[in-house]
Amino acid sequence: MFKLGLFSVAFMYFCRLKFKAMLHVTDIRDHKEDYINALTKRNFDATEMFEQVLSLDEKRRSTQASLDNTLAESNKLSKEIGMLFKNGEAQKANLLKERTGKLKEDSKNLQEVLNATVEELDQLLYTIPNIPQASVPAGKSDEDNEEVFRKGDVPVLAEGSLPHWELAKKYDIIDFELGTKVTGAGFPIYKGKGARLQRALINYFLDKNTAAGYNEVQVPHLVNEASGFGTGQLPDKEGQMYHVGVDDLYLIPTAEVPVTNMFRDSLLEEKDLPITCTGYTPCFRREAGSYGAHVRGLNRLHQFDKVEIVRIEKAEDSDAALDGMVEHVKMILDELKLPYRILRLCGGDLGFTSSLTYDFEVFSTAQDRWLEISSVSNFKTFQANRLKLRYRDAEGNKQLAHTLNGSSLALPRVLAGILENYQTEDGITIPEVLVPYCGFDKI
RNA sequence: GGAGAAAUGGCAGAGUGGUCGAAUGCGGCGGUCUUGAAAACCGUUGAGGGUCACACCUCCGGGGGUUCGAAUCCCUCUUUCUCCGCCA
Repeated sequence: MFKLGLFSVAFMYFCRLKFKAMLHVTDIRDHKEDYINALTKRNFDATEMFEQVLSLDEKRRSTQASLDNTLAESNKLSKEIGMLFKNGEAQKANLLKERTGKLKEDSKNLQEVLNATVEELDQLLYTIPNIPQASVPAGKSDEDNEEVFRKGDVPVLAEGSLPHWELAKKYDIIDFELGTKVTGAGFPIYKGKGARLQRALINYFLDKNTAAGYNEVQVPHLVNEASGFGTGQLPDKEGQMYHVGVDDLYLIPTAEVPVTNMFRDSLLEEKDLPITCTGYTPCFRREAGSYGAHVRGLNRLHQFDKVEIVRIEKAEDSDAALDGMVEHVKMILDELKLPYRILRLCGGDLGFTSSLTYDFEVFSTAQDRWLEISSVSNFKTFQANRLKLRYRDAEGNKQLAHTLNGSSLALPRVLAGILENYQTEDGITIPEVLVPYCGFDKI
């Protein structure tokens, strides 16, 4: 009951803001067959939905036309009435007034039909995910992701090597129990050199990003409802975000939300593009329903730190921009000398709003598994459409910008990777590039 | 938290019931003049929907109401500013 109410309130808000749903109707009309084919890679059959979208759009346009005509007539009459009163012909004017009554009723009815149609159309569009790009492999789950790059061999650690949560305890650098006492599970407390290493990583990442031309920003850690909708966290993933009820604000699950929403509802000039930002924020995720060994230690937390990169690009530049972001993250991981691989996500594993995503995974030697540390995506116009983020191109035409983002990087698993892969019998070695940031070279 | 004022086009700023999508200035764009530039002068310049293109419709912070007709009147919400209080 409560949940339903919240959802519908949220949905109404969504409609009121006139955010257009994600895919563009004209694009669906123009590329119907291609889109249907591409979506099969997600195991998503859009055939019927598209038919419905197009017929609803048809209905929307014809209703709008009737409404416009009714309003036009009513506007005309009002002007005539105005003139008549001015000329002192009150009687004639009153005669005309009678005719406006019916028009008023008509337009009210048409407006209702129109609203209902638009709402239905938006709601439908909202359930259709982004179109995967040509290079996205078909597939059902993460097992079908395509490994496109691997750095180095998977290291073999010496006998008696420990997983990071035991190292954390041994050297007293992360206290999970204490965090549980203060807040709850999934809110670790970093101590001493652990805290210092964490801060070093943040600074190191930000420095790398700004050196690559990204503009550093510090953004709010709470956002309003409109922002949640803008980047697509609301309403469907509402359960993933912490909600501060009294003030109706949400704790951000990623810096992407505040950073991208800075550009909501804006019309940029072509010369302003690309816009590139980087920002450090803590991230808050409820992640209900997780359990078992996979959530041990730093593997999955309710609060973690992340440095994000965001780009807003011209349509024709976004593919190259995504490649550039991948190269950038690679460079950082190379410097950290961590074993990692890059996956091109298959249709089944691709996020709802993404058209192409590369995941970076670092190898957790002690756990003998790969941990996701970065996800770099091109959303094409999918987010921009609902953000109303456009730019004026060289010909003066307004078009939707392309948005991209990626982590560079997510802290906890990088930290886990460092602890596990850099452990030695007499302590944990600090990666060389981090030593100046830490002020020590061993834990 | 208390009291007051305000919200109009990229910006500044008029407009208090009827050809107002909105004067004027600045800025932007195009042109004349100039070797070039500046100045001056002329023209042009909001967004969304709709159309082959027009027509036409919508938008003056958001929502609702009064009226034949609302930027203009009423209700409500939000935001900003000023003063007071509190505060890292």
